[in-house]
Amino acid sequence: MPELPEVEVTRLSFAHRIAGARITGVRLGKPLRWPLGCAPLSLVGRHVLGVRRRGKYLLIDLDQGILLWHLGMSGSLRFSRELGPPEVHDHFDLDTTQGRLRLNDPRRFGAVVYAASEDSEEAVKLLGHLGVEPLNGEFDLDVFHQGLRQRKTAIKQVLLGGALVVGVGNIYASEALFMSGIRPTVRAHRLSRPRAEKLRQAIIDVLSRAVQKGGSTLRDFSSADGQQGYFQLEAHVYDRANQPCRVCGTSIRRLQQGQRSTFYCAKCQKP
DNA sequence: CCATATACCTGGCAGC
DNA sequence: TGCTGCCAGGTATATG
Repeated sequence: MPELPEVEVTRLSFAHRIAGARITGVRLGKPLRWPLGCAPLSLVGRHVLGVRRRGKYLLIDLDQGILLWHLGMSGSLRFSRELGPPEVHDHFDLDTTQGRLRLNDPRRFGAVVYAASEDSEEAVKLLGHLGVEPLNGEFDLDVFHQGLRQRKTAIKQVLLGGALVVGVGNIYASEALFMSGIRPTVRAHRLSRPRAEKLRQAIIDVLSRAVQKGGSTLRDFSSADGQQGYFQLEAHVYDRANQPCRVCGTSIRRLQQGQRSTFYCAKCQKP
């Protein structure tokens, strides 16, 4: 579920409400992808300074240390004073003086990891290799194009890899490639500078637009205040196999790349 | 260094 | 109904 827009929408939906809170308790459910990395009780008494995002990770800054949250494929957060007893897929509760932050994650590919600082070994292992943020002005064409020139893999796979630019997952990779008129199978190093610029702009546009629309709710995503997303209603290609292209009417195709589905329009997107 | 496959886990759905 | 197989928003890790 959660790509950059869903993670950012989640952040925006509770960051201001949890800032300043004091942690009063922690509850662990079934194991997540990684262990927490500290004694749960040791978090009690610490204060939440704020919530940032790096790629698809949420960083909850504490007065001592950081909590890294990842939503995996099926995770979502809820923040409220009203949350009752945990249900089957509620696997982490952070209780604070301003409400309870709860991770619901049926597939448990998500995680909550404590790191002493952003420079700590645990944090660097998860964040250290990530590419640039697409939405904060750091996404430079020259650097992007140079990076593309060094990869012979299909452009779709390069985008998913996150080493050049973060936050683009399976939905938005297909959408950005549609918007820039690039076939997902084109090998990255063959993209001209003008095409790289079209792609860069499409990534920025599609991710920004998706944040505005509250993300994509394909099955169960909602932000921390329970709001659903609506971007999926304006998707041009994702999950639209055999349906007509919204621009030219050609039947949208689906193919497999690296064990993931890709969708594209063979007429609008050039090799 | 790059490229590809694998693993993790649960639930929904189509087809029989 | 109930079973089976396939599919699903991610990414660290192992292997070539």
